[in-house]
Amino acid sequence: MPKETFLNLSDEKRERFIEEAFREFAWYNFEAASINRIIKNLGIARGSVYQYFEDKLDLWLYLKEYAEGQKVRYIRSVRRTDFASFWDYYQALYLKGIDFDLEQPLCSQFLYRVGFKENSQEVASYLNSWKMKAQGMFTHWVSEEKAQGTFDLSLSTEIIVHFLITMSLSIAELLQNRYQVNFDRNMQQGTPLFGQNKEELTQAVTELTQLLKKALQP
Amino acid sequence: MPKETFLNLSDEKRERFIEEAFREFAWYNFEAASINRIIKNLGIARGSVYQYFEDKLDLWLYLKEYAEGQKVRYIRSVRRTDFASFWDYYQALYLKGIDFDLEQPLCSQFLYRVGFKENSQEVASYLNSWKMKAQGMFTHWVSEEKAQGTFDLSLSTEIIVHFLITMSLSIAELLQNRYQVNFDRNMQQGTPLFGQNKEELTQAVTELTQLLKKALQP
DNA sequence: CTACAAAATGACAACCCTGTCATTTAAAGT
DNA sequence: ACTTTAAATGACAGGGTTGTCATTTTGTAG
Repeated sequence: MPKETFLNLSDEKRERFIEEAFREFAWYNFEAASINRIIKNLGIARGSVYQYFEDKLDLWLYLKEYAEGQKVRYIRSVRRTDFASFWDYYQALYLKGIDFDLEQPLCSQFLYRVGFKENSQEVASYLNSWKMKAQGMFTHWVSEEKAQGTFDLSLSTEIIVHFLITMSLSIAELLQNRYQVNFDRNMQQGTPLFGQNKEELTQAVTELTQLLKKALQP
Repeated sequence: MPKETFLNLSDEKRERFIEEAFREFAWYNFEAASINRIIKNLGIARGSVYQYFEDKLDLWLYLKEYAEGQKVRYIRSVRRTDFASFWDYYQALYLKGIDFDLEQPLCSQFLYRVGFKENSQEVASYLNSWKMKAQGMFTHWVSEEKAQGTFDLSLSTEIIVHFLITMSLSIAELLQNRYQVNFDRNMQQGTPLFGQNKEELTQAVTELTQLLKKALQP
């Protein structure tokens, strides 16, 4: 939790701080991320950071919660009841994810790192419970859809969940390989992680959804 | 490339060094891995390492090539011509991968990290060309199999390749989540990454192969 | 037993990092 | 204008890292 000092900051200062912190923690994992680089980019003193947050972990946890909140806002706006089939819904969720990346690239980049690349000892326990939670949500979701006849009942819920999660995460890799999206460049420049060619992205998402459908439906 | 001094070492010494280096680089990514820890575990002097290798990167590259060579030896022993269908072949490849992990856990763990979690700037270029090479091999492979009628021709080669690679890599995650395989514990203890319950692993591989087949075949 | 070559050593420089804290500066309330 | 509270500062301690190199130890060959 941030200290009061941080919350008392002017919006401008606070947002600038968050942005620069995201830039650092999106580009380096927890261990490698450097408070020194953040303060150099911000042009503030080292001590300030420790007047805002307890320590590096406290800052990271704040950023994680902040980013999660932002993402949830996007995802929440897609409602299952608005779609006739699960697959349409799933596709819409994906596309919202791309919107999120376009509009909040640094947040998106940070979450990508946390979900994919992070493996520092110091944050391992938080990461683990995060993943467990996601797993639980997916499991609940799949169970409900199974009752609706969305999935082949001969497939175990576990493997469907694994499949869905894996594929969700892998879209990033697909875009890198197929459309030569340069994540690293986009990250350094702070441009959207997935680049700007939304039509192509939509096409990729459609193709992937079709594949999932073919694999998982009865 | 290791220096002559390293190659002149007695087999026993050299192998002990490799083992301890694998343990370190399997547990930490390039940046976080510490030469200090390696020498402490080996009980040798810091200077020795630099009489064996140019620097940390040189050591990492050696380990990577060594590990790759070991894995290739396993994979090579599975021959396409020995299987009637691609899917049987693919499954056999998977199972060989599990053997590799059982028999050479540290190697396997190191490769898992390199393929999955590594993202240090210093090794980025090597990682990239590694992935490009793998991509190329898979593409060639899929093209040939397409001619044999293995895959649904309406699916692009790129997406099939993406699918196969992603699923290959994801088996590790599946085992962690489904069978409570504790990679971290196995890594620390140097026991096989996937644990010892081969029957269950075989079952998981079968399930996954079936799913791939359903998704990709005509 | 000696002489030479190869290998091992560990103190060291140079550079990172994080978190602390007494002090200074700025802001706000009276 | 004066006092009190809040925020910013940067030198510092204590720890980590890599790579160097002159020196010592070990091994080998004559």
